[in-house]
Amino acid sequence: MARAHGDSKTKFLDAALRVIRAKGYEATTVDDICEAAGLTKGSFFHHFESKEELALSAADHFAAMAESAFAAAPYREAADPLDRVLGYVDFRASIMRGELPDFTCLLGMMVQETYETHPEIRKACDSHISDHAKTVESDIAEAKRRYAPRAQWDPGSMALFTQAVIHGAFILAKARNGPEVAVECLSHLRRYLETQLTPTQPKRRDTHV
Amino acid sequence: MARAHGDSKTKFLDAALRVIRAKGYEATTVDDICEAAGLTKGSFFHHFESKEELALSAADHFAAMAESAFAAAPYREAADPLDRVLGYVDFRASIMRGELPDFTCLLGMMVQETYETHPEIRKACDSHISDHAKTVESDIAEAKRRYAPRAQWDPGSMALFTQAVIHGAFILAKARNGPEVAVECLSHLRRYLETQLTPTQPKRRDTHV
DNA sequence: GACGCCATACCAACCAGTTGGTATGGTGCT
DNA sequence: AGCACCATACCAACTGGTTGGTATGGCGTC
Repeated sequence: MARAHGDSKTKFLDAALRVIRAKGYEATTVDDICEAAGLTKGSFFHHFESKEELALSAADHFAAMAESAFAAAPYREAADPLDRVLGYVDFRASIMRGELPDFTCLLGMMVQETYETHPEIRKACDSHISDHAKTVESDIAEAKRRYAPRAQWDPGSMALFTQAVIHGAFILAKARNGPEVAVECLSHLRRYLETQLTPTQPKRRDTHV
Repeated sequence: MARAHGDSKTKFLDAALRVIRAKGYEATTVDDICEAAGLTKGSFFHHFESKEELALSAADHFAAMAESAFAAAPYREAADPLDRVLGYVDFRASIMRGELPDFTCLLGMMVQETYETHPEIRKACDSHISDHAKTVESDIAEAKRRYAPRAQWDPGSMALFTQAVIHGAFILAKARNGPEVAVECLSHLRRYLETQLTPTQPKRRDTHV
């Protein structure tokens, strides 16, 4: 715990989040991350035994940051589970601001690049994405029980669908080089969730994003 | 036109499709592509002036292959535009078989990796994705005119949403290392399109995928 | 004075791209 | 027809710079 300056391992991890989300995993060099962290290679390989281990740690770090961000978001306090489901979508849309690397998903990005070449990274991304989907699933399941108990679809499948839309929206945003199209995609997702969770009258609540 | 053997430029492009979809753009080396094509580096740089130019040509090649595949698909012949819209989704689900690199999208993969680092590639992917969305949009617009003229959403936005779902489904499939979850996502997309394009009774046609 | 932390200097492997050359076949002239 | 000429297509070997990773040593703290 010497050298006082706030944990340099965390500096590496924060740097990794920024740089990898901008350039992708393969294109980011260890030197890039060292420079972004303001440290040197010697320090890097003191904390991580390889670039791949950094990727695994960065995935954990990203998932932990995300988890606490969602746990602290205001929509979490809604009593009605449907409000939490729609609040989640609105919240995700609301954070789509500023530069793309600041709000896109490290996990989706890395798994795309590494699913065939780095099985460990693939597994880490998979489990973090699945864990996040599970938290969405529980609200969806509760809302379904209350508002659409006879609907044909499975809450787990619906939760994964929300993640597909979000990751796909990020890809379109990157192609377009701006977040607007992603926000639009989420408004379609919101409409789908509304119609599926209020069986007969899809007018029940406000529709803005 | 010497050396008879069927166009080696095409061999390079076909090899690029396979290899890049498996390993990603940055992780694939020029040597990888040469080996997959059964040719040498000298030949490679005779046909392409750089790795980036190959990426641009590969994007064109991929888009051209896709365009002809969709143009020849049976659903294209349906008279009812809604049948063409749902047929498109079903067709996309039906080709999600075999190895992931064989049916996932080169454009979505490359744009994710290169959107910040290679603007030319980003633009190429963007325009090809947008072109494909346009073809979907025209069927959606026609179906909307016929079945849901008063719906609030815009056909262009809906078409982009279909692409977001598809690209997002590919990411989940890569994370899970299997296409099943992607097929499930498309069944949600199908349901959404059905409900949005048959305003009052969403029972009108069969729902299987 | 030992240990955690970090920097400098370094290396072998690998990468995109180059070089200098050979094989092939078409074209135009005689 | 035969031949000189030349563009296209291809190849094996090489190059200069970069990459992930290492070796070593200094500095501060207990």
